[in-house]
Order: sequence, then C-alpha cells, then structure tokens
Amino acid sequence: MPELPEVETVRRGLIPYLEGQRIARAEARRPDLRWPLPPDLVQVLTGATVTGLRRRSKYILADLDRGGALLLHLGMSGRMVIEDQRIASFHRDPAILARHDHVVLTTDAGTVITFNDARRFGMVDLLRDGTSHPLLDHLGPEPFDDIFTPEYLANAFKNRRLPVKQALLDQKIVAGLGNIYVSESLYRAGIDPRRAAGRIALRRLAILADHIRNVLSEAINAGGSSLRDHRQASGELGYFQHSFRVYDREGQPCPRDECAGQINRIVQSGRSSFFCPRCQH
DNA sequence: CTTTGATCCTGTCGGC
DNA sequence: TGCCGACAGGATCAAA
Repeated sequence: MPELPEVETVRRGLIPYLEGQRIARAEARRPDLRWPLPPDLVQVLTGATVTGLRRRSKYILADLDRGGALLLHLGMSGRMVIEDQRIASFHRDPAILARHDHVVLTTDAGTVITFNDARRFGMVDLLRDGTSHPLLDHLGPEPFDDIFTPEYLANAFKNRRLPVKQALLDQKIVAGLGNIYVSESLYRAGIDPRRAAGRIALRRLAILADHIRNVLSEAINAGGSSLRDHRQASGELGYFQHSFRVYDREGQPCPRDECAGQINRIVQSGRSSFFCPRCQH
C-alpha cells in the first residue's frame, strides 16, 4: 500500500475538502472490501461533520462530531479521489475505473470524495469511541514519536533472529514502514537486510532510526512515491520515486560515489528487497 | 513465543 | 496481437 508518506500525503490533501465539512450523503457500493463494511456505515456518516483528520501508521482517521471516527486503510491499491468544482484543473485519471469506487461521500459544499480500490485489500471501518480499534491497538510507535529511540529498537529487536528487513515491516515494532522505505532506510544506514535484527549494535540502530525519519520526511515533502497506484488526493503524482537509491533499481550502480557495487534484488518472505552488497553489512 | 508461508483480489508488464 | 506467468507499495491467519 501506500506507506506512511503516501498516507500522510493523502491525509493532507483531504483536509481542505473534508475537515470541518458536513457529509450530506454517504454511499457504500458493496458490502465488503477486505472485511465487511459496518452495516450502519451510511447511517453513521450521513449528516456527520468531520472535525479532524488524523493518521496512525498507514490508517487515516476522520473524527466525527457525533463521536467516533471513520477509519480508512488504502491497502495496496486504494486511492481517495476528490471531485470538486473549486479544483480548476481537476481531472480524473481514466485508469481509475469507476467500478472500483466502493465508498462515496458528498459534502454540503458539493465535493465528492471517493474511496477507490481495485484490489480491495483496503478497509473501511468505524471507531465507535474514536480511539481504540483492534487494528490500531497493537501498533508500534510512530517513527516520529519521542519513544522511537535506539534503545526502544534494541529492546524490540532483542533475541529476534529474523532478518532486520522483516522486523522493520512488522507494524508492532514500528508503525508505517513498508517495502520501499525499509529498503531505502537500510541502504542509508549501511545495514544488510538479511542481518538478524537482534544482532545490530546500538550505535548502528541510532543511525538506522535517524535514517528512517530522514527518508520518511523527504518522501512526505515530495508528496510520496508513485509507482503505479499512489496519487495525492489532488490526483497529482508524488515524485519521491525519482529519489530512490536502491528500491526497484536492480542491476544499476550503487549511487554512492566511491562504490563500484551494483544494486541486488533478493526475495525475503515473498517480498523484494533491494540493497548494495558492498555498502550494507 | 517466534517465524514462515499461504492467502485475499485485480491489474500490468514482459516474454514468447 | 494474444496468451501466460510473475509480480505489485499490506496485513492476517494457521501452522510448524
């Protein structure tokens, strides 16, 4: 899916059209995505005003004035499509098939906000109390949280023998990373994705934590990475993919000047990992 | 408890 | 041009 930077980009793009807006009409066009939609979704949303938009890990939460919140996850291919007469340059990408429009919201201002997801790995649910949800309750810290420290990582990795690549994809250890940003962070930190998580020195974990925050910050500033599915809420592409140093660059030279190595691709638990074998140990 | 592998679903791309 | 297999940014669950 969209990883943390892409979800954050979508959240920011939704704010002008959803925050403070009343939902005049809500439509659920199918009873399920990855899981069943709440049977009362339309009833709960209709007439509610969105008081704020938050992000937790790769989830977007829209707080409702009547209590509770709408919870969205974009899965692998989910998009939020905004249609608003105030967007002069509005265009709808023809590749986004309307048959994958699953949830459609219309605000009092006339904006139509559509959750579109071809693969249906995404999800839409309600937080009845606005805070707790089975999918949120066991998430690890956000990378920008104060508690995401080298010591925290060392403790989370302690005695773990699985490859650090897989450990960083575990949302219970740290929230929001996915396949792209794990590869990019490990490259920047000089750590081999195959290295056992529990066998990385504390000082290297400090470097890793810094690089995770750096790469995520840069990606957010670029509007995320657009490979095939991600669009900003405005419909524009993100452009961080042009800044990838290893992801999807198999066979290309390592971008580090002094290095004559070549980017390798390996498969770890079914997912591609990209790294430079000369720079990462 | 830790780790691995299969699985949900559709679309796209490269090779033949 | 058409067909087919591989692969895709995620996360859960069962099983070893």
